[in-house]
Amino acid sequence: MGRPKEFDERAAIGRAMEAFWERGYEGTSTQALCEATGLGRSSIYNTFTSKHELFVRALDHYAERGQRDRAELLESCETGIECFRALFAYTIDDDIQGRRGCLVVNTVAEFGDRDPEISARIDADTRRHVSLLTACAAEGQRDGTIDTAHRPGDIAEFAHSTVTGLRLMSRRGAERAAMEAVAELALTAIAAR
Amino acid sequence: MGRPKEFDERAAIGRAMEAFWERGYEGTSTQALCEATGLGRSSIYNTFTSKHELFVRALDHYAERGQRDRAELLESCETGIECFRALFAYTIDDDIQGRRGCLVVNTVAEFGDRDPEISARIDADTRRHVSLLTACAAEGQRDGTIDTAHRPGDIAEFAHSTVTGLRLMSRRGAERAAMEAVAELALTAIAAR
DNA sequence: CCAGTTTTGCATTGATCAGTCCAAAATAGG
DNA sequence: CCTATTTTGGACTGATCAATGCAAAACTGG
Repeated sequence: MGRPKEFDERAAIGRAMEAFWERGYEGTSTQALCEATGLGRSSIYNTFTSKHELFVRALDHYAERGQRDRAELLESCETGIECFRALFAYTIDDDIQGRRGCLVVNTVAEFGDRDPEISARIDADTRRHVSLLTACAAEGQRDGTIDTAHRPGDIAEFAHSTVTGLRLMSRRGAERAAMEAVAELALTAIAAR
Repeated sequence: MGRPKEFDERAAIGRAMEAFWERGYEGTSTQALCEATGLGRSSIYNTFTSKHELFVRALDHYAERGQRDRAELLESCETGIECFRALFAYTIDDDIQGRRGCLVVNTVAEFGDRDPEISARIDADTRRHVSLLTACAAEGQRDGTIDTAHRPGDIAEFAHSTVTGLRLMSRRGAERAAMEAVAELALTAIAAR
């Protein structure tokens, strides 16, 4: 009962996510959030309580989206090394479009570990990302495409660090060739030799 | 002539840099800058014109400091690969203390390429950093400690990306062991085999 | 069609934002 | 000691910040 919402909550979070992604938390005013989502202040505060809460929801939305995309991407890879090749290529292709980097990376840079609620999301997302890559590394060591000299978890940390490096290069406006060189070298570090 | 300044301009910029480093540009109010520097508003505006101008000065200060530290660090290395090993070790040791990451990295994440004046500083600093590392890579290929399969410039881009990845790991509060694993794998990527 | 419930638009809140103004204070040159 | 010049502290500016209040609007169950 009661008056029904005139907007789709998920879509609104998506728009808010885009705004935060582009300008950061402090750099995005509630007014800007109203314009980005097309909602009035009342609707935003009635639904999301506060700017901080909306940011957390946007961060969760981003993390879920990323997790889903990565899972889909890696599922289609035949070998372990192909997972990492595809991951780097996807990172470059996806990011070179808008050059907005990664919301998680930007958020880490903006907040550090100052905000416990946000840190918890960052940590959870990082752990999930790294453990997915750990599985890829282990798979690659089984199928002979990835060097067995390093532990799968270390390889995953390394690949994760490389992806964040690429995201930052993109946000900075680095040349595609430079990004591809980084990806190529990262691959040689983990490939079977 | 006129009343003399009661403070050291360089020291004030250093304090402002620390504040921006910790909280970012948008997250650091002019009030916070007064408290960090110990100056009154008048002194700040009389000397630095605007918050933006002070930020640019702080960024320059940070970049110079970094350039000096890196040059000093790399000068003491015997071989090419030692340069990179020392660079990664320094990044981990230096950053693990305060876990504030890197002002340049944080600034890239906050601004992207939205602010031309800031972008120009970022680009210049990145170019200087990468070209220093390019020289290390070339040196390493000459002295036989670095793999010749890749171009020195690509190796430099890769190492630079690794350093930014490490800086972000630190800001996020990653475990030291994970950071060391990343550094170790990056080294195996470029070492002669 | 009415009572109860929720959403919405708009005005408004007090706090804080970056930046300015001004008069007192502190110097140097004459 | 006087004048010109600069710095300094502190009050002040209008704008914008995140968040709230309130009443009209829009629905559902009865």
